[in-house]
Formats: sequence, structure tokens, C-alpha cells
Amino acid sequence: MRRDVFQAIADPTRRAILLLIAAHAMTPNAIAEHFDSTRQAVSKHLKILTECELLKQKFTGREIYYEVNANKMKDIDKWLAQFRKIWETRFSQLDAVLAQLKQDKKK
Amino acid sequence: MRRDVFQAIADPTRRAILLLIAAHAMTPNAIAEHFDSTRQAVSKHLKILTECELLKQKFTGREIYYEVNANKMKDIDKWLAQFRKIWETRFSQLDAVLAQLKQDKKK
DNA sequence: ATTTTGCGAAACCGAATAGTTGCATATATA
DNA sequence: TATATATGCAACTATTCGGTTTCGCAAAAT
Repeated sequence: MRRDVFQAIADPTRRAILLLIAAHAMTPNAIAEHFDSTRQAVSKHLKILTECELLKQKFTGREIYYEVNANKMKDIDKWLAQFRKIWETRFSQLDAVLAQLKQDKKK
Repeated sequence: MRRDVFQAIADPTRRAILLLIAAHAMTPNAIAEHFDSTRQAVSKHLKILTECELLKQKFTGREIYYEVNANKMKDIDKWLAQFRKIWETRFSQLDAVLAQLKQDKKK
């Protein structure tokens, strides 16, 4: 199944999970304790977050620690960066126009 | 209906719309020309993006120009900033631990 | 060896989603 | 005035989504 970072963070529970374990890795049971829904529901969220690589698994015995993949979080920032770039050039073009107007005024 | 920025950008078509009109405002018809789906489908996307304030409408006669609300885009960045903050303190704590180890070694 | 614990996977269900077609309305244009 | 154009809205549909319950399995604990 195609998993997308943006689709993954669309769900508020999944965003909460990311924030919860951003500080330190946690097991599914420990994570589920912080939410009203069942462990299985949380497990589904973890699966989705793992499939899009926002989470990494660390296996220790029968426990699985989930931790945030900081590197993948950058994908969101990269997308935002596109807009920053567009707006910068747009404003620099505006600057050029304003400079031209100033120039014309002098004449 | 409750509209969320994260839910809005979950859809790839909506992300494409945002990028398309980031440079300059466009009308629904002009936007729809860039996609395979019908004008009505695009119009629905525009409605969702407008409801969560990622887009602003400019009315001129019977035409409606849609433009990106750069300010609302910051909401996404604010969310990302939480993680940056967590990771900064986590690393500074790590620094403290390392410093302590160094201290202990001296003794 | 038996029981408990931690976990994922499957089957199912109601709600939400993205798309379509068809229609109504207001503004240009002939 | 009649017609074409730009747009939003409603009804319908197939699919996806988030949740639950039930189950199976492997690792600990007893």
C-alpha cells in the first residue's frame, strides 16, 4: 500500500503519537496508555507511521520500541521550503519593480 | 465542518493546487485545466483549502481568484518547530551527560 | 510445562472522502 | 433580451479510513 508522509500526519492521533515519542522511544502498550482507543487501533497507527518511515522500530526480545525518524520529518520541511523559495523570488521581483519605479521617478 | 490544515494537505491534488497558485492567484477554471479531474472536483478541493484558511478568495466580477494564505502555511511549520525544540533539548541533555562523563573521567 | 504478556494480522463496520453528473445563479457578451 | 461563461452546490457512488473484536504467535514469567 502506498504510504505518504502527508497522509500519515493528517490524523490527529498519529500527530500526537509522534509528539509523544519524539523525546524517547516507546513500546506500543506504553503509547496506547496515553490514548482512549484500543492498543490495536494504536498499533494500526504505528504501522502506518512505520510504513511511511516516520517511525523506526527497535526490537528487543518481544518488545518493540518505536522512535521518530527525524530525517523523514524533513520531508515535510522540504515541501514547505518550495513555498519559501517561490515567495522569496516573488518578493525579489517586487523589489526589482519598486527599484525600477524609484529609478523612473528620478528621471 | 471542522477543517484541519493537516487533513487539507493530505491530498496530493490539493498540495499540487497550493504549489500551482503559490506564485500567483488563479481562477477555478484556470486551475482545473492543470488537472485530469473535473472542474467541480477541483472546486471541492478549493472549498476545503479555503475552509481551513490555506486559501483566500479575491472576487472580481463573476471570477474568483484563489491565492495561498502564506500566514496559514506557518501552522505546519509551527508544528514541526515542536520537534526541533524537543530534539534540541534532548541533544543538550546528551551534551550534559557527555560532559559529566568527561568530568568523572578526570577524577 | 503452563500461564501470562506483548505484539501484529484479519475480519468486520460505520463514517468520511474524492470523484462524478446534474442543476441553479450571477455576470459578461452578442 | 437572449446566450454564453464562471462558479458553487446537491445528490449519488465507490473507496478509504479509523475503530473494534477476535485470533495467532513468540517471548517471559511462574
